[in-house]
Amino acid sequence: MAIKKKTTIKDIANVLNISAAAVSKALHNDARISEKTKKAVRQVAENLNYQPNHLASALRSGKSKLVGVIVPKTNSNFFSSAIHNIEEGLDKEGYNVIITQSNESFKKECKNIDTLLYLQVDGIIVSMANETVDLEYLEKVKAAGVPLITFDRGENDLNVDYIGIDDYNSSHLIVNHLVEQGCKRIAHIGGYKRTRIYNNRIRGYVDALKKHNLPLDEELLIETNLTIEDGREKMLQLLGLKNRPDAVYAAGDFAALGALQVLNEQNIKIPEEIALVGFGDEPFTAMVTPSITSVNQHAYKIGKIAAETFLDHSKKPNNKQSLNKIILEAELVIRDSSLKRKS
Amino acid sequence: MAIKKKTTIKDIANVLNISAAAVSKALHNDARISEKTKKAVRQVAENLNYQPNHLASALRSGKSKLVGVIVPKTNSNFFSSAIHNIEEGLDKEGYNVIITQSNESFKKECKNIDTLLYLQVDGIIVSMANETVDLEYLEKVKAAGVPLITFDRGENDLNVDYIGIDDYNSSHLIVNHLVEQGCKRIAHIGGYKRTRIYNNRIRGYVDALKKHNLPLDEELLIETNLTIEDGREKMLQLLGLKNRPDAVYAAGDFAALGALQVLNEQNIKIPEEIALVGFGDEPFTAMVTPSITSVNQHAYKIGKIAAETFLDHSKKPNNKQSLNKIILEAELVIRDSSLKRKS
DNA sequence: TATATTTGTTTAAACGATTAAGCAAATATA
DNA sequence: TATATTTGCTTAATCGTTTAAACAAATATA
Repeated sequence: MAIKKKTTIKDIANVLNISAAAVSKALHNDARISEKTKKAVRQVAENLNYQPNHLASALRSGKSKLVGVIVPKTNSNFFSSAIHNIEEGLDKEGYNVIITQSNESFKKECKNIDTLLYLQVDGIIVSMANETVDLEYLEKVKAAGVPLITFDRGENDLNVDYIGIDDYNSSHLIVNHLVEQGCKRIAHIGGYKRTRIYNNRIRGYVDALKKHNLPLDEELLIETNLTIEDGREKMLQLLGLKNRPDAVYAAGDFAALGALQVLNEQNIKIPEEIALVGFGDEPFTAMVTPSITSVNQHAYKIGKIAAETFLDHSKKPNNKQSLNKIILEAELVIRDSSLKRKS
Repeated sequence: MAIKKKTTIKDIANVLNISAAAVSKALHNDARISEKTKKAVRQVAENLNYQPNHLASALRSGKSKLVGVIVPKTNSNFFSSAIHNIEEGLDKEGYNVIITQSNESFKKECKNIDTLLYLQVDGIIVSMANETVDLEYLEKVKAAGVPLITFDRGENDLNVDYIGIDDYNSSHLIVNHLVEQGCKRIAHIGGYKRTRIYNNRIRGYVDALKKHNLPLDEELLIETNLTIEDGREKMLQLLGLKNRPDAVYAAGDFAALGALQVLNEQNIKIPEEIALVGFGDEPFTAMVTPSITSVNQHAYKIGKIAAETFLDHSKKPNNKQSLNKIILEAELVIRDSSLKRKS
């Protein structure tokens, strides 16, 4: 069985003895083509198993109908959910979504951007890697005239659309809750300040302490990469203090998990001795013992809005991009790790 | 600032007063172009910030340098790792990887295939959705002359390359281990028989019981979708039996997690009363209490081999695809949920 | 010196679709 | 009936690149 050459518009034209242009128009339901011809074209296209060549049409029309997504990791519930909703939103309008991951590496992120531009995508939706400080590469996207949408991890300086939650206020929700539970020495295992969202969480933490007239102890404020390993390490460090905290707020669920493991190993009662709060509402927060209080970032909503924002751009061509932030309120999901039941 | 039109090889040609063809060849390092010209072309390309138009070259050359990946979910450590290694392997050879997810839906999988074919990918690497029984759509890929590689979830009937672990033998490893721990009534919360890998796990389970002269009790062999919810439900069902099992082997970690939750809630001692084993070695298996014994499927190796297999195909064009299975031995990772320490 | 080969380039035709412009036939309008 | 408009299609250019074929100039071979 020889590999059959792919059917083109020309093949259809030959069968019907009309021009390729007529076929193209028929397939696009052009008003100037008779119903009879359209029907015939569709029939032959079906018979020959015609598949339009996307490359050709994209080349000619200048629109690839491709949208690229760059995330740090697909292996997290937040991003996986966000992607799912981006796909859903763009699907309806005939766009195809290409997913790439940066693995939190600036270099890989740059490579991904090159790849996507090379593929002539019509837009890029990105959540930046932790490492990314230099915005030159993302500027390249703007310079290429490709709409750029950021979510979760963005930068004001880029002056593009951003969709995320109110990180500053989320810290307030967490600190308020912990104070309500009677905690007085609240530690923060945070991300790095250079990343906007983590900076906001830190600022929120600091200001919330102030609001409750709690002293800010520099020993209790730690910057890390928020991996499980970081969580373990920093928890041990906190336990080593002569004046231990009575609550730990980790800016990421994986770090919270590491902290939880250490606390469990050392038989420290959660939340009685030390209360614990994470961030991100990863499914495992509900699975571990004790379950971890966390912050739901509305991944679904964020993905949906990101898709809509791109579509807005695509509809009014040539419109300049500018800073346009859409901030959602996050939701504190209270679980066992921070809930001291009154008896 | 007007959006600058993209630089093409023609622009470069104009600057240097040579033909576009010469530029194209210079950029491809053609032997017949002088070093001087090459150098000049590269310089001008750099200056004008030239980005090759992928659509045009793919159209002309018939090679898109794109490889599509279809997985049930990116939100699992196994697939996320496999994808990572597929990317790494193909990167080196200049391929770009497009990731799509089926969400275990047959319909979405078909759509993804259409999308990828539409994008003129040079190959498709797929792990099939649980739902997928009808292979017609995947046959379409073969019919289109696009190399098809399957991993983890494949089907013999497709007659294409397959990379996966030895599921049948993995069940033996698990049952052997449980018998060693003194278990005599081992239940199996399995996937559906129609999916090859789950069928193999079931067969392995049945045969391993036979090998150890343990009776096969139909009550203890259950087919499900292996979600957390399924795990919970089936565990409750098993606990309802008048003759409870003393071990549960779940064919997926998420189902094992559901079972674990129920056992913990009912204060049943793991592994003393009921031992538990999962499958897939998801990170959370090490995180929960007690940690869950599981099977490592070598996601990294599988991804790497899948990439290499595709590259083999791409190098010898026009070669027919045939059933070609590469089976890796899985590794049993023993954790607290099944380890009855001898005192 | 005459001929063959190599080198470095150009020309022109593709790849498969879209689309502006053109044109003949059918139909409408005056 | 003569002219204008609409209908239904064709022609040909185009998107940006690749590549077979052609060819002049430089170099090698006899």
